[in-house]
This record gives sequence, structure tokens and C-alpha cells, in this order.
Amino acid sequence: MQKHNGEKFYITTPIYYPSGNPHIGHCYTTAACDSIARYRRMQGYDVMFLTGTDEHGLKIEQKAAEEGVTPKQYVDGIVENFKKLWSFMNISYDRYIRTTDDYHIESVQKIFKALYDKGYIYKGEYKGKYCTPCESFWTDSQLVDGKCPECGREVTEASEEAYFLKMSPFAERIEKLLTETDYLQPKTRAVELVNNFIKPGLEDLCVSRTSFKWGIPVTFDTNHVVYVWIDALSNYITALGYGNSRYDDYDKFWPADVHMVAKDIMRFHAIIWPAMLMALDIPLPKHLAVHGWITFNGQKMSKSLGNVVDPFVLGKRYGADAIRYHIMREMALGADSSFSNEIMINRINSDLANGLGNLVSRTVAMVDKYFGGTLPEQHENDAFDEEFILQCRTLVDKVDECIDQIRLNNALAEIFKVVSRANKYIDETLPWILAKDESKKPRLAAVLYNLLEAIRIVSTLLSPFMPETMPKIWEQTGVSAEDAMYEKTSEFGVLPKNVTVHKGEIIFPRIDVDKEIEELNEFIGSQKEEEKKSESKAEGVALIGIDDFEKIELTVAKIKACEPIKKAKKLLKLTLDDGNGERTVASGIAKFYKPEELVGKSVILVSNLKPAVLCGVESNGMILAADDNDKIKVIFVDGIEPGSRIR
RNA sequence: CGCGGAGUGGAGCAGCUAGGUAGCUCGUCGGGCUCAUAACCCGAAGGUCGUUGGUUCAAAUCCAGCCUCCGCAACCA
Repeated sequence: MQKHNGEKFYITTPIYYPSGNPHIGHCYTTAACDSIARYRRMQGYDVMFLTGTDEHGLKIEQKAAEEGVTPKQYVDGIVENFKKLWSFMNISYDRYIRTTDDYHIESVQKIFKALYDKGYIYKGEYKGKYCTPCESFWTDSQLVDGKCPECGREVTEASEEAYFLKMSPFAERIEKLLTETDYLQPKTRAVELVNNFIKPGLEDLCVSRTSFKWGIPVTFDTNHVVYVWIDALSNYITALGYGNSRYDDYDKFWPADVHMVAKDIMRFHAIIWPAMLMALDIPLPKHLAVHGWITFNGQKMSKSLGNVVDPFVLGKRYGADAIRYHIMREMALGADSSFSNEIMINRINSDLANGLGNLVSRTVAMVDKYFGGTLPEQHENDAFDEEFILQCRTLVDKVDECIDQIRLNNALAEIFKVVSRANKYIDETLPWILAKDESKKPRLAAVLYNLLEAIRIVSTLLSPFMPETMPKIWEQTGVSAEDAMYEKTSEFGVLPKNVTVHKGEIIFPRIDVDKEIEELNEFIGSQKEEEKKSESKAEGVALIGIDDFEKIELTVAKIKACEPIKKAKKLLKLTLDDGNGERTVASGIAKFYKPEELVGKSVILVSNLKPAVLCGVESNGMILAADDNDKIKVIFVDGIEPGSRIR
């Protein structure tokens, strides 16, 4: 137990991209940061907890256009939903930054200019090869035989101007940062980063765009908008007032103590962000905590799989704290954690309902039953209690250590060890036997008192994780706000000897697993259908005429030969007889079909598709297959002559 | 030979960097208790620690090869 009065602590979530509503993945990072922030505040730290949204970019521009609103109107709507969710989840952020906020824009423009003035940003030419039909630029390494990798046509020497951030001056320092310091957590990922991105040579980073408008204009060259990196990453400092006068606690809180991110954006925070800071000559953040994804029954969550769990739905059913508890109990730094309704419900039942909830319930019930709700002053202690008491008193140190290492799952595990120990203590001391003997009443009082003390310590340490329900426990067990303090968690004997309890509602009701699973599945099913409906509606707008369809030439083709394409996991190289001769087509079905089972089959070929080069193989056309995300089935038309037209 | 991670009782994991009785949670089975949310406590069953070989008195733990799975980079036409 160590108080840290007045010491500063700065923790951030990523700023989320509001191209869609928040999901449980967002909750994961945010709830974890919130728990750490709350724990630090409890320890006496002066905490700054920042979250926000990254609101610029092409995708937002497009989404807004789809819905017929301005980008700002679009993000305003989504941001509202983020804030609602955070409020529902009891996220205690101190500041919420939006990259569309004036002060942020001002700062980003200054930062951009500063980097330019220092010579780290230069106006370059996006060299190279431009494919006019594809409207895309390609680097030399991307070209295939000097031709466009998308369509295989000739590319023209062209250049689009863009600003670049020099990366190479920082390569060495970044490598050291990753491999020799404890910046990156867990460190195991450092090797991957170094091998993939630093050793091959850090390429300069394109930091401006002219191809879309929804971004922060470059002040000295207004054709350009700042591209995502400098805009988004710098939020961590602009939110403190770096380069603006809206806030003025940059000096106080920077450098950040913890940036928490999911592994998909690790690279940006591990390489680009440090490079930017080095270029600006700003101290580096202390830790980058990288966690995995929540996977659903082993699969990555995705909307199309219909397995995205709506945090609101879960929260309403089981309570925000139960959801918070479950995600943090499962979370291990670095590793993915599996999520399924069943795992979650089982965990809530066994830890929260059976373990903690029931402990509170039975303890309060006994005080009520044996002493009318108020313990007598006379307690008779026993040497037997000492081991139990010691375990309670030393808990805070273990939890502190876990929090320092950002191992929230371990922190919770330690706390629940004491919950188990307390349940066992009841069986060891047999209060219901003591209650039958009037002379044992002082001993009984001591036993119940010890239990209440254990609950006080446990619930206090849990309150950063489950801020909503712990006060309910305090209410029932007679713990005052003063007693539920961090600095008293290493003491035993804090509650008044004649403490009064208040029997109340069940804190964590037990959940009927089978029934809930069924209902949830139903719900997810209906949600999926709704999504499909709305999707098809949106797509249905684009009705085509028969003449459009006529543009597509579909013919039957027979597979003559088939082989995997080396270097490609998903591709098979098919040699087809299309009735006029042979042609080669690459198809992304390697996961579902073996080459030998395809030979001799007849398939439907889109024969007038423009050629493309995939993994070094020129593909002339594509074959039709049904794809429902889980599996792909090629459509066979065996028995029909190659070359037959399909319509 | 692109880079990296992982393979431990039914499930999910720890142990492995400092080799020496294989541990935790859930589940299953048996028992106990009755204060409590059909909860709690005790006990048991269940693993040749992916595979082969090597180093060693001794390897889940070190080394080499192989197999499988996952992620990353170029690729699902």
C-alpha cells in the first residue's frame, strides 16, 4: 500500500474511428483504461484520462455522403453514441478529444509547420507510376513486370505532390526503444516490428493528401490536407494544450504514462508516434500497452459474421459492471481473449454471483439473523484468524503490483482468491454452530466482523473495476465512505465493532445459462437479419438495367488443371478450357478446395473481366462462387459444354 | 527457405528467461454442511506437457529437425 498524493498519471485510449457505432472491442480498451485510471485516483494520483474520436479521412467522407449528410453531421451522430456508451459503462474520462475540435486543428497545423520548418517534412513527389484507369499510384516495388498490379496495363510516369515525414533519422533510436526499453508491453512483439519494418529500412511517411478534402488543411499549401498520422496521433499532446491555448496542462501531464492500444494499431504507436515525437524533440511516452482482440468462439469478431455483441444489450441484461468484470478478467496483455456468451455468463455466475455476491449475502444474513443486524461490542478473537487476516491485509500490495504491470486479469484473480478464502473461512469457523451456544456469541461476533472486514477490503479494491456495484455492497455491509478508502485496505479492524448491516437486494443475480444463451442467440439472429435487410435496401438502390447485365459475359469453362500458388495462402491457379482455348484464372478458394478435386469440373466464368496479376500470376477472368464468409462454394455446372453462354 | 507467435488432463490457461514431485479456473464424479443466490467447503478421476532425435544423472522447461494452428507483410478478380 503506497499513497501517491499529487503525483501525476496520464493514460489514454486510442481515439476511435467513428465510421460505425462502438462495439465491445472499444469497450475492452476503454474499460481497462478506466479501471486503471480509477485505481490510480484511489491511490492519490492526479489523473488525466483521455479518450476521443479520430474524425477525419476519406472513409468518413464517403459514409457521410452515403447518408446524405455532411461529414461533421455524420460524426456528431456517432460521437453521441460513443459518449452514451461510455456513460452507460461508467467511463470516467477526464477529457474527450475530437479531432474536429478547433484547438486540435490549430495545434496540428502548427505541428505540421514546425516539422516542415525543421526539415523533417518535405514536399515530395509521390513518385511514380500512375495507372489512369485504376486511378492509383504504385511504387516500383509494387509493379509487376513494370505494369499495374491491378489491371496489368501500362502505367505512366506521373507524380502527385505530397508531403513526407522523414523516418530514417529515427530508425536506430526506435529500434533501441523497442528492444532495449520497456516501452512496448508485451515486449515479445518488438522482434516482429523490427524485422518487418525497421530492418528493411524505414520508408518516409506520406503525411498529406490531395485526393480528399475532409481533413485539416495544411496552412502553407491549401491543396493538401493532413493525412491521418499527424492528425490522429498528436491528439495525445494537443488534448493537453500542446500548440493551443485551450488547455494548459501539457507540462504537468506529458509524457504519458500509458497509451493503451489494440494490436492492430500497435505499429503506428510503436514506430510512427515515437518518430514524430523525436522529430518534435518531445519526450517519449513511458509505456505502450498492447492487448489482443476479443475473439468470438475463436473467430475474429466481425459484423458480417453476425457475432458482434452489442455492449448495450449485454449491459442491460447483466449490468455494466458484470461486462466490465468479464472483459478485464479475460484480458491478458498481448494475447487475444475469447469471448462467448457462455464463457461470460459462466464467469459472472461463478465469480460474481456464487463467489462475491453470495459471500456478501450470507454474511449479512448471519449478522441479521444472529444479532438483529448489529454486532455486539464484545468480540472474542482467536489465533486461528491470523492467517486469514494477514491474507486480507497483504492483498493490496499484490494488486498494486499487478496494476503497475497493467495485468488487470491478474489483479482480479488475486482479489478473488481472497473472496474464496473468505467463503472457506465460514466453513472453517462454523458460525451456525456457534450461534446455538449463547456463550459463544462473542466468538461469533468476531467471525462475522472478520468477514465484513474482508468484504470491505475486497470491495474497496474492486471498486475501480466495478464502480457501480461496490457501493451497493458497502451499503449492505455497513461500510461508510470513509472506511472504503484505499489507505485503509492494509488495515484490519477499521469498521466499528458494533457495525450495523442492511440486508438488501441480491448484488449479482445468478443467470440461467441455457435460457440466456437461447435468448441471446435469438437476439443476435434477429439483429443479423435486420442488418441484412438494411444492407440489401441500401444496395437495392443501385438497380441495373438488362443492358448493364449484358456487359458481363458469363460462360461455362472446364477446369483442365489446378495448382496452388506459392506465396499465396488463399489462391489457386486454375487452367480453364473456355471453349476457345485455355486461359489462366486465379481464385481465392484455396482454403475450401483441394486442387485435385476441382480438375474436370465445369464452372461459371466471367470471361470478359479485365486481366489482373495476383501474386505473380496473371488472372484472366474469375469464376463464380457463393460466399457467406464462413465458407465458399464454387458453382458447378457439370455436363455443359465449355463456351456455353450463361444468362 | 518472407517475419513472428502458439501447440500442457473435456474446455480455457499458468509453468518454460535461472532444467529435478505437472499447477490454476470451469466442467465431471463422490462426500460434507445448511448461514447463503440449487450457493459454500472437502475429496477423486482425468495429461507419456504436438512429434522425432540430441545434450544431461535428470527436460514441459535447453538444442536441432518435422507436423499442425494463428497473426503480420504482398494476395481473397
